[in-house]
Amino acid sequence: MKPTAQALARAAAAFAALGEPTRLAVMHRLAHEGPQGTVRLADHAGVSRQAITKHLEALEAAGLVRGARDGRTRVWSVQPRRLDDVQRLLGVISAQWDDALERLRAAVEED
Amino acid sequence: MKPTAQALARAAAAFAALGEPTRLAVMHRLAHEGPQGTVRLADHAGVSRQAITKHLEALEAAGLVRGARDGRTRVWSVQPRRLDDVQRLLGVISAQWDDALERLRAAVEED
DNA sequence: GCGAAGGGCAACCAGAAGGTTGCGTATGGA
DNA sequence: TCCATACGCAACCTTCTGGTTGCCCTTCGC
Repeated sequence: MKPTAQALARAAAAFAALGEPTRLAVMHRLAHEGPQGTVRLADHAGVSRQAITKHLEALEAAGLVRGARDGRTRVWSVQPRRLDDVQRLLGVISAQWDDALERLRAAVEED
Repeated sequence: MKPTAQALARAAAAFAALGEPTRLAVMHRLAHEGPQGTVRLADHAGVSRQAITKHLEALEAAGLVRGARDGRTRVWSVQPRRLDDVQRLLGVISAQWDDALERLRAAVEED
């Protein structure tokens, strides 16, 4: 149940990727509307194609998204596995906190 | 089920806070060991007191942690609610992605 | 009352991050 | 064949970020 240092590092990278409003919006859009190309995402996000490309590559580096070339367009899709991993990590942290509070309560009651 | 723009903004802030390795480690430590003071956290993180204070205040601004003055020490504790919120958001995104894939599959089969 | 421990505030610094523009390169369709 | 579309690469700029040091203030214990 205890996350490894490597797991924490990967999770930190994923959180950092999700921590930028434009990127989180892109993730949400991809998840909601399915795979789509760079230009469309750029148009909707209101930034240049190069800017959105940087964001998408950041998400890809974090393992949250995957880009596949199809003819002259690059199609992006959500990579749900890493998403599930970090979601689980948050659950673990929450649970650990509950445990810590319980131990604290027990210790106080012993006095 | 669809997250509001405000919810996305809050989540982005939380993710950004969690996206820094030192801060994620602090969160993990707080959750695992329970509430503790600034100096102890700084010592363990291997950075200066001022550095860790900035991190903790960042986490506090994101609603992930709360600092309470107790005598001359400032005691920090996890604020699990925002943590649960962002965890839930990740679940929603995952679910939306599954739906999108299913719609895609159905559309392909219609051809 | 005094020293040490825990903090707050501010200045400062180097590097990362987000964004833009410019330009050259493949690819699909009329 | 030609043109518009979708990209890749690179330079450049500005702002944000993580970290440090220096100094002064408050609180606890002896």
